[in-house]
Amino acid sequence: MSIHKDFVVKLRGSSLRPTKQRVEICELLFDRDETFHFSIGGLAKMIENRTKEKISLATIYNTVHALKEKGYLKEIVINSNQSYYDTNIKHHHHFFDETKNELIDLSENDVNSIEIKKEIPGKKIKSVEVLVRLVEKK
Amino acid sequence: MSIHKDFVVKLRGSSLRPTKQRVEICELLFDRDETFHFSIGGLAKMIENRTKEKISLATIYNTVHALKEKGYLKEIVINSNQSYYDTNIKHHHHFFDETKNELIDLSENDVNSIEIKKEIPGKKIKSVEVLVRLVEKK
DNA sequence: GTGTGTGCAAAAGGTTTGCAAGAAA
DNA sequence: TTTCTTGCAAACCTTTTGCACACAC
Repeated sequence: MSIHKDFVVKLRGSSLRPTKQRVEICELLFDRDETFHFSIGGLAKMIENRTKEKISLATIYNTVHALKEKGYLKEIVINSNQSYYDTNIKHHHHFFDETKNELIDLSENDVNSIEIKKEIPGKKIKSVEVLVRLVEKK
Repeated sequence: MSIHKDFVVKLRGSSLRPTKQRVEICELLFDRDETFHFSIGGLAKMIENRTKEKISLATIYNTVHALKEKGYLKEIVINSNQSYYDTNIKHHHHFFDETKNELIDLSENDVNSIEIKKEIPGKKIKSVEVLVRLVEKK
């Protein structure tokens, strides 16, 4: 089965119509050996630079949000002026290289398990996110 | 010594001229028993609602940045559409209550110590931030 | 008087929205 | 044919910038 068909199935399975634009974005995001980190601006530039036809920004936002909604992408919060996304949806943490503005995955084994010893009445923990910022070693 | 004078000294000590606006913002931020979390938009609203004269947005941004620069405020990253700041500058982590959009400090004792077992050549760790997202207990 | 700081308005950057036209089912 | 999706432009929100005026020293 072709990769193309894989994504058609994937999208259809999540009740997302496999439009040309969505399939193309899926290929870009998921047809990779390693997990992929991106910002929407960066993704838009990648799409622009391809020879294929362009996809409008609104559609890129729509698609990324839809994929996130369906659980195929995770949003990572790094700073307050841009959203980043990760194709690795397993629970894991991140390095953020502040020089290169680049994310690096930390596997389960790279960080010891985190215990939160405080409770807030009526609330439960939805997620625990660790972000390790990196700078040049002097 | 009056509170007002305290802040004049604090500002002067960091070579920031103690202007009326800066002193007023300092009073708002630091004249408290507990640590204070805020977004600039929220701070601007608080200032607007006081009877005293208004302070322009640009000045609020300038002052908050200056205070952060001098180490009196810490920036906390929660989501990608707004900056949050914390008057607690000790190393600590946070709960973020997603229902109320509210930050809660986690003390050193509330979280076990975190070990990062991965290294990136040429890089060193600048900070380790833990954000625990909270939702309603069902 | 000099050097900083303030305030305004405009601009920038990322994201969202409304709506008409187009594609999928 | 009906429903969903796309694309464009305008709108939005937060943040930054340029510049004239005002204030601190």
